[in-house]
Amino acid sequence: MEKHPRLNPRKRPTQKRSQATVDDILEAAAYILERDGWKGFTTNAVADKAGVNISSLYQYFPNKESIVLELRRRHGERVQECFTAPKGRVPAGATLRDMLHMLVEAGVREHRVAPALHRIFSEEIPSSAFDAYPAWEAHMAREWAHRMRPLFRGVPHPEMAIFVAQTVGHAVVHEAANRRPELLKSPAFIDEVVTLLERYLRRDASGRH
Amino acid sequence: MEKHPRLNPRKRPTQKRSQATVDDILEAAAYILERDGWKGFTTNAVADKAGVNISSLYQYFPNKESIVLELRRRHGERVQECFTAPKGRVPAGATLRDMLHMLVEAGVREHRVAPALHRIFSEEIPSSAFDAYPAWEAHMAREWAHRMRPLFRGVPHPEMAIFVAQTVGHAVVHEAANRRPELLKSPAFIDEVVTLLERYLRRDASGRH
Amino acid sequence: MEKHPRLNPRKRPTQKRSQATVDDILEAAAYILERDGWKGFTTNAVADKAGVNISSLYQYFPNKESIVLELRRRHGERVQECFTAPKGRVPAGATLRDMLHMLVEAGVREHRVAPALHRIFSEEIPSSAFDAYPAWEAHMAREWAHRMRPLFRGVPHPEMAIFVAQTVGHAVVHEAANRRPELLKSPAFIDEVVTLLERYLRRDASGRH
Amino acid sequence: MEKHPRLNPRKRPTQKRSQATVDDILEAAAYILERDGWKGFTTNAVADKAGVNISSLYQYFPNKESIVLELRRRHGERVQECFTAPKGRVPAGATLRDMLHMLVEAGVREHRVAPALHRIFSEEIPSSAFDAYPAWEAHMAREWAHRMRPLFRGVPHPEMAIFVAQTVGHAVVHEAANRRPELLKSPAFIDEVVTLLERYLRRDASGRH
DNA sequence: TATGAATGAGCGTTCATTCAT
DNA sequence: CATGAATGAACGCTCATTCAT
Repeated sequence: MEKHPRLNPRKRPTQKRSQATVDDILEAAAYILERDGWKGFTTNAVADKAGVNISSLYQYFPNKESIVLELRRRHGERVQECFTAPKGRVPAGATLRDMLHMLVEAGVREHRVAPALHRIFSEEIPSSAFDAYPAWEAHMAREWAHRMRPLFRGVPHPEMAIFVAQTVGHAVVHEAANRRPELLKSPAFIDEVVTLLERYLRRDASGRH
Repeated sequence: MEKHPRLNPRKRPTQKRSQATVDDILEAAAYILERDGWKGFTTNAVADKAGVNISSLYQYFPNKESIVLELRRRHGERVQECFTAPKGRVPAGATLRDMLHMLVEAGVREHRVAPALHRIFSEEIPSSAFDAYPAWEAHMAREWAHRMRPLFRGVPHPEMAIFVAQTVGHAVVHEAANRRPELLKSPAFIDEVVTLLERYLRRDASGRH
Repeated sequence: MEKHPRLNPRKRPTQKRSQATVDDILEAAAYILERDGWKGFTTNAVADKAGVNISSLYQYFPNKESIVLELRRRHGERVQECFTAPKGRVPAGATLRDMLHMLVEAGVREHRVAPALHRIFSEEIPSSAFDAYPAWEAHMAREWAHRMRPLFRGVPHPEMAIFVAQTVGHAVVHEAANRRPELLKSPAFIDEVVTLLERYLRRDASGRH
Repeated sequence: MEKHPRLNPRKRPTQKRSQATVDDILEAAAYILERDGWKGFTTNAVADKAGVNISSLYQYFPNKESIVLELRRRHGERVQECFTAPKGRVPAGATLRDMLHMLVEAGVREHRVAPALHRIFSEEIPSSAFDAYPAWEAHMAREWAHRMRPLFRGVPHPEMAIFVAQTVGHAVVHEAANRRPELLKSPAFIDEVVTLLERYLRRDASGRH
């Protein structure tokens, strides 16, 4: 926060043309990251690919990192919709399994949005490249946890269980997306993940429900 | 094979002094990666920190990547011991829970070996920096899967379950190590993870065991 | 004349608003030069500080140098007044000392006009940035020299003496302004400088007068 | 001192070859500064002119400014000799005029050492480019002042007179060197300057001596 | 006329790697 | 063998200036 002069975009583009320029830059940035990795992600390469002058790039982004950050922010917004959309639709008498199903499906949808971007953010970019992480994920996670907790059964350490469940849910969908993309399309896979979590969070009964 | 000129150490150091030099370089490499991240990981920095001349470094490593690769290889060896050691001791009538317990504990031990290195390999180094991953993990995983599979109960898609269980087990320990290190010391945590996996892989009974 | 495309203001602003814009630009230019030095003196910074669009700046000034040149010209005008004003008032029977006094006081006043600007022009701006120096100083100097020369006594090389006296007078006031600003307020200082010059230009008598 | 990472040379060249490289760089730097001014003084231009790789330049100098600083330091050393050499030879019964003569001649010699460098340091390089000025000049000036002061006659404010005399002596030689180089060769000029100072510092007598 | 957007040329600096002693 | 010296190829970023509405 101190070392990096700025991470936010430098200039809010007001006209249509500059909006398009910024979009072009971000699109090119995603393309380059995907194709050449973090190593090939140079501002000149991005500008070239975007078809804009390098100076134009720097009129909207104060430095290299801020480009990725904006990319991540935009991606985050689209991702968030996957989770906020179904939340409103949670019916009154929803069971834990219902809610888990919703969440896992949301996670799968999330990874379908832009799988390449997802891989980039999670595996390609060294975490040290960014100090400031926005915490929108944490906020959302807390909300869901709050809703589901009363439905736990026989869980000795609910706090720990929430950490475990969240980590597990996120990781298994993420790994499937990256290593076994075909799984994401299979309803059986979603069912398996839901079962994993349900049986972990409801230890009173053995069968379903 | 074409793109990467060489990744193996250039010269197998046979003499003691050379051995020590290589060790110094690797130690320095780990230190630099930990302190300055991938971005600060320059061959000159490593050589300086190791107290060896940059040209000497290039006598033992053909390029920058090969240093990290060797670091990873050595780390892998130590990690593997965590898993191979207990395997020999699996008693004849071991239950699934016993085996899961062994594995999870091994995973925890693994992360205690060199947590900093672990974080570096999983988060700091862009995956694109290395194409060639040795498959020792996969081999070990298959072996354990083969042992535990007969003990599954009520699992409709065993192959998928193995993928899920492995992914989940690995991820939860890893995340705990990186974000909640205190959890690794708690037996309750290990128990929770074991329970998570056991209830997933044995769906006939509800309670413990 | 070939190398420097243009140095004069591009457009003589006739309307009031244009006049104000030009003034704003010059004021901002002085501010930036003072605060950030020649290195920070960029056309964009000046335009920003002046609150005018960069393109507007280029409507009134053909290039960066011309801004400084105009600043210098305006400063020169104000400075000149310090010297032209008293000239008219030189009484008929004025002694050399009287005239030297007038000049030194004028020099001191000159440095009080805008000391910051003075420092900028003499120390901050590389002399190579401007080849074309207007010669108003030389003209004025010649005039004064012509008046005082008949009052010299015992000066073997009057031409050389004029060069020495002018250089010395200018330098000592200038240095005082930049390094010992408090001196400029002291009448004793002015007296000392006058004495220095008088005793140099009138070598017949030892005491004052 | 805080803003500039370093101003001192980066690496003390130990071998002959690198010594020569450093000398080449400094020589080229002087040449470029002289020919193209501060504006044309780019590290690439210096390296090119010196016939060394730009990276070699940065192996010995941490940044652009440090090159000029080292140039100035070396120049300062040679200049200092002009003043320290005669000091030892001041005879016991030396008059003020003798000492002034020595000093002015030293100043003239100083400007003959490398007049181009002198002009560069005093006029071409913006003062803001360097924060830290070594104070060797001040030290030497104090020493001489201490020697000459007892010989003052009729000087009402000796401290002020020292400031005036030093400023004046320095400036007139400097200006002569830059604007009327032919003067430096004329013994009459030196005599004039000495007379200027002597009559200022000894106000008891009118004639010479 | 004034403004937002754009740009070419280039600058300071780094770094993986090799040469020469 | 080990070391100091050297280097080519970029890279991130800036700035004076112009274009297009």
